[in-house]
Amino acid sequence: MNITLKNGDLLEVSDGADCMEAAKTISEGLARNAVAAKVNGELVDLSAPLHEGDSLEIVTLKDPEGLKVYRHTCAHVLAQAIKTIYPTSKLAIGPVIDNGFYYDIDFKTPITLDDFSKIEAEMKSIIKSNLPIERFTLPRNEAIALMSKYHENYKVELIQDLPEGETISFYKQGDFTDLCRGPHLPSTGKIKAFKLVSIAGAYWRGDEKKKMLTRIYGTAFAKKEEMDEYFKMLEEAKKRDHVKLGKELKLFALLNEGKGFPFFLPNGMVLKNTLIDYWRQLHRREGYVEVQTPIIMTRTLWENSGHWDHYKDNMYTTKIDGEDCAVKPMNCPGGMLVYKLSPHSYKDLPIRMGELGLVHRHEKSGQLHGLMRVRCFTQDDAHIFMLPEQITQEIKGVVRIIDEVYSLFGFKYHVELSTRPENSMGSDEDWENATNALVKALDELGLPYAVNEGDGAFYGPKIDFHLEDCIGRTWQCGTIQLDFQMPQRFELEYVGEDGEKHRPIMIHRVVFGSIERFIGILIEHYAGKFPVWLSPVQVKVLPITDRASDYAEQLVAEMNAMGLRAEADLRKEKLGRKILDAENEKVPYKLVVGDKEIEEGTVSVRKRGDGDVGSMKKEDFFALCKKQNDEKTVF
RNA sequence: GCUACUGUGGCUCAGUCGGUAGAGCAGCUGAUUCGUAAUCAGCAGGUCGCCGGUUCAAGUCCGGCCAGUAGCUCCA
Repeated sequence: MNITLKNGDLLEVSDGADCMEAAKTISEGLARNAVAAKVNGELVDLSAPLHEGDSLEIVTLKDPEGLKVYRHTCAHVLAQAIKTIYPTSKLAIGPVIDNGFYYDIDFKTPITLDDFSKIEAEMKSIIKSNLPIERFTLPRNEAIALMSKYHENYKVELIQDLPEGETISFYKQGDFTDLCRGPHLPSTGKIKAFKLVSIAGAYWRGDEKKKMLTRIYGTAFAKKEEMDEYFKMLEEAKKRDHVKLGKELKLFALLNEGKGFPFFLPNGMVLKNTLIDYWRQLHRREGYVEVQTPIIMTRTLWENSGHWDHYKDNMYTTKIDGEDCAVKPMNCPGGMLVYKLSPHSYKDLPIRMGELGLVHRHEKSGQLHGLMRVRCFTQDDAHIFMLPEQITQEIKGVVRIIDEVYSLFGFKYHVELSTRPENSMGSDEDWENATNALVKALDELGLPYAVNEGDGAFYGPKIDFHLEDCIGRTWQCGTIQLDFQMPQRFELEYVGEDGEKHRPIMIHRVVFGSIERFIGILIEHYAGKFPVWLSPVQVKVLPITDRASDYAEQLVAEMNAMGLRAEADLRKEKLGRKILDAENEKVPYKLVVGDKEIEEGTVSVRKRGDGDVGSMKKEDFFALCKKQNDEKTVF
């Protein structure tokens, strides 16, 4: 019979042949490297049968999908090893993730990292036995019976939740059988390099109220060298960890005395203030005004906004003169009050009202993480009040700003649309209108996005912008939230062309998101080597002997007068030491000055990363540095 | 909050079988004025995260708490 290959060629195979035989017909080499196949676009086992006219693609370890199959089989090997060593343990789920796989297991007595070597040894022996992996399917009741027989109650629950009529497939290797959609490798011997990585707790079905299982993370690669490479890369990434660099570069401190409340040190404040200056400049250009609303406001306000009902667990409360108050976890209610202060005409809209608001949220202790997740942070917030017909235009405007800012830093980002959560307020109609408005703006911009069902704010759906940290975790930074609720609750109004009162539409939006988090991402992104405009110290002047101290101080004074950040290292140390220290501080420019430079009015320039780049007239260097500072170029 | 791991001078780390704490860097003092990635010498600095228990004796063993890290849940 004939089947079509991916490249369009026809391949003739015997009747009843499977994918593996087809692979062998193409080439022995391909068959050896094959891990799965795609028949008519569907990923299947190599043992899957072929039919006249099928289109076929052989999947190898070089394909991302092939690597996933490989890792999935490795997860099964892990499960088999666990069941061999701990027969009373119960299996939950074992999927493939970005850099490996995990398996959630309910152990009778919890295991620890020390048990890994034992488990890995058992896995190796399973791999060495090269057990063939066979797929079979069962009708629902027999599938349940089989898993019940093995006392796998989590599997039984999974099967019960599968839709009626779905084929229930199992994979068997040796005497181990697991419920699985597949596909899998033809045999366990194909696995060449794997490692168990870590152990963590994970709730059954991701539900905090359900039992916590033990999750074992592992990874697997086609070759040992690739795996070594991966772990080396992780080690490198750890060197850019923002908590580590924040300490080394004296940017911020995290102290026991303020759990989740970071201390900003002088260098960190330069970074923060520089970002804020840039933000103000940008928003002035974009037609924003700026306000500041109080940090503590009365309970009645928070009841009115809905936060008291929907967000109280995350709020810090206090009493002032006997009256209940709360520290703001969000800026919006304050913004609403500012809007209400005076009557508005349709001619005034849109009003773009920015606020660098310091908010406090009581996050669960286990979730705090450096500057990325704190209990007190500055949001570069803004509320835009507008006419219904301005929605798309305004959302597009915000997306443009976010893109401009992220591009300046060279960030790649991805966009998600988050829809109505369970604990939310407002009518179905409002939610639908709001969600549609966001979708329309995204579609008109042609911006690709993923949908995050049920992840919206309690008052409205949102568009989220996510940035990556150094080990690939993503953090939400920018967000645009459409809100029909606050304007209603606060009875916001404007007078329309018709002389009648109307309700404005409002969006909340942030660009950096949290300035603290954004700084965390920036530190990792640049590995502490900030561009000139962000560097806490931009230029360090290094006099060779103390005969050059006066000249060094004069240079510093001149640069500081130009709005640059310069310092002189007047210590009685040798030049090499001063260079080393300045390099460790990741200062972009070092100016070496001695008798020669004093006489000529020059500076000998060292550029971070490039070493000595020769000498130049001091005025020329000032101009260069000033230009890089003002234009926010990378160097 | 949950699971696992970690917690020794400002920083990075050593500390064996339980016997009463050690190094490098940073700091201070003195000397050195030395042209492109660590000058030399000396001094000082620690209730070993906190509390309790076992023991003749605890940094080391046990329990509780606090903080951090990885993940879960939650979220900017």
